[in-house]
Amino acid sequence: MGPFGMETTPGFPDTFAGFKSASVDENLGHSMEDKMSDMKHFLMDPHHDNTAVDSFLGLGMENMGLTSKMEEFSHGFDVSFLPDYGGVNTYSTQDVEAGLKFEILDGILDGVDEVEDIYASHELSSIVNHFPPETEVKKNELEGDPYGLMNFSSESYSPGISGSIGLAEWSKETVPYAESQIVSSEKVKDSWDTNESEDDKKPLSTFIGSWIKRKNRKQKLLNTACSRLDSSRERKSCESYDFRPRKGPMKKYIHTSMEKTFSDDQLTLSESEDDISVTKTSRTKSDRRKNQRIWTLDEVMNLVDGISHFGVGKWTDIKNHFFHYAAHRKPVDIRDKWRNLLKASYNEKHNDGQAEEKRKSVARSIPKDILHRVRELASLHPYPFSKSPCIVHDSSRSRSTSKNKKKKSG
DNA sequence: CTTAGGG
DNA sequence: CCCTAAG
Repeated sequence: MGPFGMETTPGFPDTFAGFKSASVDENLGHSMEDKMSDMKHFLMDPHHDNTAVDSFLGLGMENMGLTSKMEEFSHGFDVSFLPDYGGVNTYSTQDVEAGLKFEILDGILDGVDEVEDIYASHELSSIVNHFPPETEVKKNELEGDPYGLMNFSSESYSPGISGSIGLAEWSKETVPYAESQIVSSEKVKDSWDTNESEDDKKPLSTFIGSWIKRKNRKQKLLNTACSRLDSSRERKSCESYDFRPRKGPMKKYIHTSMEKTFSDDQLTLSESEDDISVTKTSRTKSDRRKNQRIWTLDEVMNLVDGISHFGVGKWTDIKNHFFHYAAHRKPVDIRDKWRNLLKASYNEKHNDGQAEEKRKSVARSIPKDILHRVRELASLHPYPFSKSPCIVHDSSRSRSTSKNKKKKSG
């Protein structure tokens, strides 16, 4: 039985199984949602002490079938492998680790608000893939990792990709998302089962207590950082299930669901709007880029698959058929990514062999396989962009229409 | 509304 | 990632 009283999927860590299970909807449904919502209200209230919290949690989680699974909970989402979020928060070094856990916990609880979103995070791969190649972890951190958690980001991740699976393997009309990516669940599970640690067994009250403090902090941030979200964006976006680590100061990490919960009068309860020392930052300039999520290798692969399916330019189709699970990634984004990939593939070809490391900063270690594929597709489908010198196998003709003429060519 | 192009 | 112009 998993943490939520549901069956545990055989190959997967219990903690994940609980969340990925599609039956969340049916088994727990409203009660879960309500409880979580209530709990959040409760936790937001600074007046309660830790004891109260404990008892509350005891009740709430019992009803949810979560009894005393909190420990497992935190273990499952042990975030010692996460990079620092940077900015925003300043905690003592010992608090950092715990703090990160809270972040994850936040993500989970908030995510529960939207069952569909949990649904969206269905596949384990979907979650696991959120970390890997783009997750910038220093090598020494990797080796120093006490739990061996990092393993799955360096080795276990996407078997075959790094080992050059051969394009045919995945590019061939593959399943749009996941399923092909049953990322060595063995290893992952193993890591998670063995990550027992002494200081992880802090009293729950301590844990939650600190969490509440953070909640209050977050509340401040809501007024500023989240202001953008509430404009034209769809409220119930899938933002919530996005546990991915971010490098910069968190932003979208303040989930929209929270905003929903406390939007009205609640938001004014504590010290919300007095002097927000959080640097007003009236999103005038630099945050253009802040909202972007890095593309996983997975997504890139889907993109390439999608293009080989529908061809270049059918961004909407590609979005619907290969990225329907991703709330973000609008057709335009996909196109942009393709644009970048072309650039990358071009660069890759240009300085073949040399400056391999320099490119790493530009093109995030995109496997040659993929770049190769990209180049193929690029030559297949004429895309106005790309100054790619076109591979032209034979073709003494049609060079005039080829894409190395760039856009205007005038 | 979907794409292309540019910031 | 965002915005705008054009079909």
